[in-house]
Amino acid sequence: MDDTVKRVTRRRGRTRARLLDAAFEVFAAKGFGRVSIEEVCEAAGYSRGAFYSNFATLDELFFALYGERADLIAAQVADALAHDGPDLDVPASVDRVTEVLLLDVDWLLVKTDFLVHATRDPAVARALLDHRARLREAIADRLSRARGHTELPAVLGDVDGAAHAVVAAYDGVTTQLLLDRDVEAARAWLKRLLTALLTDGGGAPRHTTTH
Amino acid sequence: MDDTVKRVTRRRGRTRARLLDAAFEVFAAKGFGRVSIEEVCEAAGYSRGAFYSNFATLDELFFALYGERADLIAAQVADALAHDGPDLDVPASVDRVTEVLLLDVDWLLVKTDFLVHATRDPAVARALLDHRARLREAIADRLSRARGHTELPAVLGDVDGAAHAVVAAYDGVTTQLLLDRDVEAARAWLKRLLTALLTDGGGAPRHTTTH
DNA sequence: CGTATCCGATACACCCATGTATCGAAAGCC
DNA sequence: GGCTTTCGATACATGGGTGTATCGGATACG
Repeated sequence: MDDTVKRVTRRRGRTRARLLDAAFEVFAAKGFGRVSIEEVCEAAGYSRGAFYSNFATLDELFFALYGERADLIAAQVADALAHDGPDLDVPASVDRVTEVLLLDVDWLLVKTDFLVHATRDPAVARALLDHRARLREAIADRLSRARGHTELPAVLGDVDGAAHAVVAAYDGVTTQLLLDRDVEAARAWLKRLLTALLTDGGGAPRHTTTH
Repeated sequence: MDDTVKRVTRRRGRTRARLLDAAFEVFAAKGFGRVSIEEVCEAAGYSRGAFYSNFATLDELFFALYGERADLIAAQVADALAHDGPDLDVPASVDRVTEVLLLDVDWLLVKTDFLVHATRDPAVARALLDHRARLREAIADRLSRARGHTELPAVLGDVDGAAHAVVAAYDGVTTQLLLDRDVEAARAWLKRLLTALLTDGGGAPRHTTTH
């Protein structure tokens, strides 16, 4: 049917990938709002002709870039949650998901730029919401396997609500991380928040005043 | 001593304020990264001469704008937390602070732009961290008055840790709010998260599996 | 009310990014 | 290996934002 398929695709694919990689670095370093098409091309070692042959606008490139990396992250998270036993061990799962979610600060920088971008473009917002929905799904899936083993605080509602809370904690910790750039502290905080939210007391004795 | 004080300051103050107000609107609508000096001036009803007479760069205006509004918000929060009785009623405080924190979506938009801006400029980051510290302080102050009345989950550590968690929940809910623009849903979620974090069970019966 | 100072508007020159059109070269297909 | 198609580099035209210098009118002060 479609005889108009492109003949040359190998070189094109390489340059496209290189442009995306270069864009990621430049976006992380300077921020999407302060990056020009030329800068991306220069970082990738190409001329603007290559860019316009692959993308119509910087926004389009950013969109593609985010989609690619977001898929990767989603897969990593799902993988991290799938690779433990059939029964849920909350602290272990929390540890594992924390490692994956707070792995690369550059990604968080780019992701936040994308969030800002999404607040002004409904189509972009939908893509971001989709990504978040996939994340929540993976988490909810994992949590649902815990029913019968662990209790969830009632305020959060059902399993889906708990997944929502997990993502919110992730977002909250990310904000602070972007400002102080302390990945380890962020991981520790995320663990604390998640155990506080999911285990309804953290399994530790309550903190009471001493006077 | 300082005889070089300006003689004319009334008109200047007005135009400066108008420029800041106009910038707030334009930033909220289009995003800091996509706004030019000319646009701000046009929105304010001034020419570029007025701008360069008051600010050296758009960054400088943004910095001043944020500082002004952040002070306002901090005062509102402190006020909201101070105006109830000497004893802490957690749900009531949560309600009140939720109202104040999620009042104006435009402010959240601008604040997020400022966050992105801060991730690339250490001086800006310091200003934002300062604002956050003030917020946490007000919250910790309020929480410390609750000691002896309410217990806090141990995972969060001391009162300061709890304040940290409150801010994280706020940030997390904000992210979702920016995407779906549903203020009421965001308020509900923030309340749920805060009660889950602060009251260690939410005062409601636990959610247990039914099979 | 006169005057000195300040403020903001206008005009100018400059730079930089964008987008397009063209062309040589690389890559795939036979 | 020759031929066709595609890809990306170069050159050009354009627009738009920036920053500065200058000038007229507004404002405060005596």
